Amino acid sequence: MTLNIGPRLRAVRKQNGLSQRELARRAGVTNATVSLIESNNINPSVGSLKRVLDGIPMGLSEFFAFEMPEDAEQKVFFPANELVEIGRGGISYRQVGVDLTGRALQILDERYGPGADTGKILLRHEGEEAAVVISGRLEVTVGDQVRTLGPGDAYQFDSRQPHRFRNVGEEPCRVISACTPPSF
Amino acid sequence: MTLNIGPRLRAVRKQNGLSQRELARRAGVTNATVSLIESNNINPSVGSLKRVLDGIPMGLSEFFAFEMPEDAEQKVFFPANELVEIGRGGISYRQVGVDLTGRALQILDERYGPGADTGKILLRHEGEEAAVVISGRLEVTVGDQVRTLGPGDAYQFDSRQPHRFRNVGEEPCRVISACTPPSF
DNA sequence: TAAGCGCGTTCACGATCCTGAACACTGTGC
DNA sequence: GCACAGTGTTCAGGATCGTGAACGCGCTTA
Repeated sequence: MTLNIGPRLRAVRKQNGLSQRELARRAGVTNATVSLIESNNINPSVGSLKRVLDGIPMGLSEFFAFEMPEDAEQKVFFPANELVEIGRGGISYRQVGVDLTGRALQILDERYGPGADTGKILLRHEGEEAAVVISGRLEVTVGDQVRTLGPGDAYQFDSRQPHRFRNVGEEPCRVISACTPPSF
Repeated sequence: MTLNIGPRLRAVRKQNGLSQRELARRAGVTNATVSLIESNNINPSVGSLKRVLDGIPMGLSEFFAFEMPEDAEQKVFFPANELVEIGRGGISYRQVGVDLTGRALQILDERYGPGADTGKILLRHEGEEAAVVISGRLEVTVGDQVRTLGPGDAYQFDSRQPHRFRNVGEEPCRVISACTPPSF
């Protein structure tokens, strides 16, 4: 099971203007390793591929992002009235797109009614999330930090940290948020 | 260089309700291999990890989407006046956060002046991007598709497709966008 | 022409992976 | 109690990886 990652590595390396030896030196491997990988003559271990990519530098996820094309093209445009409503309990999540398989990004147009709250039991999941507050006042709890955000304010954190959202204002609160990967 | 991917594989496998043997059978490897990987006792080759993930199934990119942040905690809250202005040519990109290394997500609060345009030469880069239009009218070109979006409308596409944005309205246009991975 | 330097490739060998088989443990049914 | 089917772990050994060193080629400079 030797994957065809050689050309991919070669392309990435050349894009960054590195020779095999220079990349090998930065990565702490031998130039032979780089050569063998690029020519698909070996099936590198995850660890050694990671070391090589560190020399670029590039993450494994980014490196493998090219293996997506599997299925054909996906929907691109989403009119406001086609956003998928997945709200519950005073909170409305309007999701861009229905089927998120194969997507690396989930965008939500969120509306919190006055007093709406994701609950005392803090949320936790894999991935990363970020958002910008459009209107209203949102109290955001992340780990042991609490902060109230207003229009134009933003947050971003690792979703494995326990978190919670609460509309502490009198009016509805609107937030545009993004998660990666889709986990809902 | 044995990476700490064992727990990650174990978590993914259990999330899908599979035993080591069942996963091994689907993947075409031995249960010993799964066990050894999960306990970090070996540094698997990329090929064998791919085979194992095929049995779930899950892509390598998705699997590596949560490379451990390595360093400690990062900034979480970003007041509106601390967003980093990286605008040019009638377009203002206000970025959430300064240093994006280690982040998997880039959130921008974008403002397009009337007539602002990302240019005739279409953009292309790795990753995926998505956004929701807050106000104004934005003409979005993706591949051979063109569409004008208004408030509440959204888009999402693979950034390797050539793309372009243009404010075709009389008033300023505001968009909240997300990209993964950060590439700017 | 020849020396010098950089490039990518190839080779032999020690280190490591991956397998097939056994092992120990737990829970279920009779 | 015992058999049995399920779980995850451990072990010897052939297959493969990754290294250090050599090789061949093209370019620049003297």
